[in-house]
Amino acid sequence: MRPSITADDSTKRIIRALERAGYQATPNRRLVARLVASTGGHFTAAELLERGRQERVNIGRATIFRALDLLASLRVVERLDLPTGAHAYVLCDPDEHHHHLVCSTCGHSVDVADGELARLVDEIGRRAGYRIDAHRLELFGMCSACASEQAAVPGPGSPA
Amino acid sequence: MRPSITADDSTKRIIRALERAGYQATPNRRLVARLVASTGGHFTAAELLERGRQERVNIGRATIFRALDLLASLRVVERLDLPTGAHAYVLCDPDEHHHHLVCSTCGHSVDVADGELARLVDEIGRRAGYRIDAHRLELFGMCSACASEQAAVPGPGSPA
DNA sequence: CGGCGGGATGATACCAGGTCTCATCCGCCG
DNA sequence: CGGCGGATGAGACCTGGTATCATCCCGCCG
Ligand SMILES: [Zn+2]
Ligand SMILES: [Zn+2]
Ligand SMILES: [Zn+2]
Ligand SMILES: [Zn+2]
Repeated sequence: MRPSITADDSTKRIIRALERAGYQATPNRRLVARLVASTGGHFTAAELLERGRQERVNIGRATIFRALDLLASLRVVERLDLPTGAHAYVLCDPDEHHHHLVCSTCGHSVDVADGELARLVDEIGRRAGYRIDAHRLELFGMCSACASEQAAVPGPGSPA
Repeated sequence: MRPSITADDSTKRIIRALERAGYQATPNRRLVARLVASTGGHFTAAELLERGRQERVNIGRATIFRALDLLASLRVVERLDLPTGAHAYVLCDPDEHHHHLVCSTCGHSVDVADGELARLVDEIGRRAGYRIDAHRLELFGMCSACASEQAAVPGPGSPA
């Protein structure tokens, strides 16, 4: 198995990224880092705010958004658009271009290497005569945990 | 060259799609169909509303959203998330799964066949142990027209 | 022709996500 | 200690979208 990155590691990584970029690692930002790192999947700004307020009542909504913007600009988190149209954020690795596969049921998300996609994108651009600057790929589905759970407890209506 | 689909064709196609699905092709919806068909790329609901009001002053905002929802449910238009985070809609072909390549400069958009992506997505799902239900790929760049225009009129600052 | 019922519409209130403003605050430096 | 720029919180504001509701329109039936 992989070295299994803990939430603590992630928190530190986020804080280091802040400092490396010359931003203050203020208590609020540390809090956000901790909160972000402790979710295994995506989260919304509102969720983060609510969780944040459990620890620090006076944290402002704007502060959350500012921290999230900052982290997004450092590529430590990324904004995703859920199929529902809602916006969410997800922790991710700033060092390598990749995409996200998220479970629509439990929200967990795994990073997916770009792999062959780069080639594909390139070819598409060439064929269409576009210079492609950016692409976004998002994958939605159900993780194995949720799938087996669903199989074990079939909701009303499935087996007549 | 391809038979070059006109805006008029698209308008009719949209209206036929409405009728086939059992919805009334009311004057408002026809108007929306015409507006949608007459853009070569993406557009926002607000733009559509503004253009609509030039022809029919009293058309309501909700009507535009309702029409757009309807067309989206028929897969005649699709919602896109621009890299800026803004939402836009784009006319598209309901008959075949595909993606969009949009020019960030002029907004024009071309359909891109899924092609090898399906295989790739499948493989990703298998490897991660997810059942993948949906995926979204969006490509952003600059079309050849905008690129040559930019080359002809270099903005201040480019060539020192 | 007159009445009916359901879908479509417009006005408007409302909501959520996100941004802006501004006065205050804080941490760091000298 | 004093000063300064960045960080913060409160709250107004903006925007995309939804919900509500009374009205309207259209096709249909008697
Ligand atoms: Zn899951
Ligand atoms: Zn990629
Ligand atoms: Zn262009
Ligand atoms: Zn596809």
